[in-house]
Amino acid sequence: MVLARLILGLLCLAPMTGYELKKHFDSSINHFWNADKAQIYRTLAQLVDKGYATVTTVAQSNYPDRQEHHITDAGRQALVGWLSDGAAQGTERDPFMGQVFFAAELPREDIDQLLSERRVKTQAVLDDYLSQREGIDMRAAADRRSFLMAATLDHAIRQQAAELEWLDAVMEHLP
Amino acid sequence: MVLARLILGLLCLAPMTGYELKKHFDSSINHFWNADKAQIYRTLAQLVDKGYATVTTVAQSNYPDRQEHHITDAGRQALVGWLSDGAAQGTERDPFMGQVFFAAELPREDIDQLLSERRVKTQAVLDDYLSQREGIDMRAAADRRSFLMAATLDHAIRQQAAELEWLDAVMEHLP
DNA sequence: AGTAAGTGGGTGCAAAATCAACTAAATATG
DNA sequence: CATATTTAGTTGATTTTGCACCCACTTACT
Repeated sequence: MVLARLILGLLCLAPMTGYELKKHFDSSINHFWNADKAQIYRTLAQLVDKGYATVTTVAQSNYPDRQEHHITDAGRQALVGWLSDGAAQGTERDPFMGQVFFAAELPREDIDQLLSERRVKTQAVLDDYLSQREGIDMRAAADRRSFLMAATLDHAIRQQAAELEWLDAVMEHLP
Repeated sequence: MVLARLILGLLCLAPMTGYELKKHFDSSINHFWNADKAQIYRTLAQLVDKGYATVTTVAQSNYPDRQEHHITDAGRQALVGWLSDGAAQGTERDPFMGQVFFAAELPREDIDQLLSERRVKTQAVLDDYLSQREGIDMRAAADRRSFLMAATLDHAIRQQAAELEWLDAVMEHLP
């Protein structure tokens, strides 16, 4: 149900097609959520028949018709309701930590490899986030909306950086 | 399918019942994964009919019979296979970041409340992790297995600590 | 001219995860 | 004495997610 709220949030910024929503998920939302195309279209349909959004078909000259989804007042209310609702702090799930937890079953060199591979990937993710942040840095402090959006990216950056430090510590002290 | 591997990992440490597995998930695994009771029992059944585990019914005097699950060689192989497999770095999902991302829809005081409530919860989670770590600290450096298990807890601690810092920064600079 | 990539929208299916209840006996707590 | 909690496991229904396809048309690349 988080996905439904996130979509409402995006529709709150501007009316959009499922296709555009997917692009937003892949570009600006990817540091804290990801969503499958099919899931997006299905959730959109649900939002419409719950009355949280409406659809308008907009014809285009060259490209396919846009099924433009607009948030309704009920949708806006649902969004605000979710936003102020203390969200149960669901346990973060990290498959990689599962691997580390049981990695003692592996020979030493495989453990080292597991960790250093992860380090490379984490660094790559961090670099990606850092380059994303470059495009917004200046104007971020300006209005509250941009500030908060940028803040979530900063969070992701801090998390990745903390993981790098942790990886280095583990690799150094592993008996 | 991460759950299946995690269960295999635990069965690799000792034969166990579904009930005991659930307790392990709630106590020592909770900082990076959580699992529903029903899901554990169903996954156990799958493991058995894939040949990754076997069941032995052990009668007890006062309590219900134990369905003790033992890992097989095939199971151990499957576990090791997963452990050394570079696991696709699935995007971490964090509903709270979704709330922050769209929090500008809320009045200022509600945003402050959202953040400070989160701060309290994060601090509580951190304290829980810190107290968990106290029980293992000394012997952790000893063998590799304990070290790695403790390391995942350290990771969670670092993540929570980083989040606290981030929350403070956001609360301080929010326009 | 042919092939890829982009725009836009879907369907079908299976696995994974969640919620809620239900059984049943023992032991601990008030 | 009554009520919770612990031990142990199970069932059903529903949701969420992921993967793999499919359509049709347009623009860009080579």
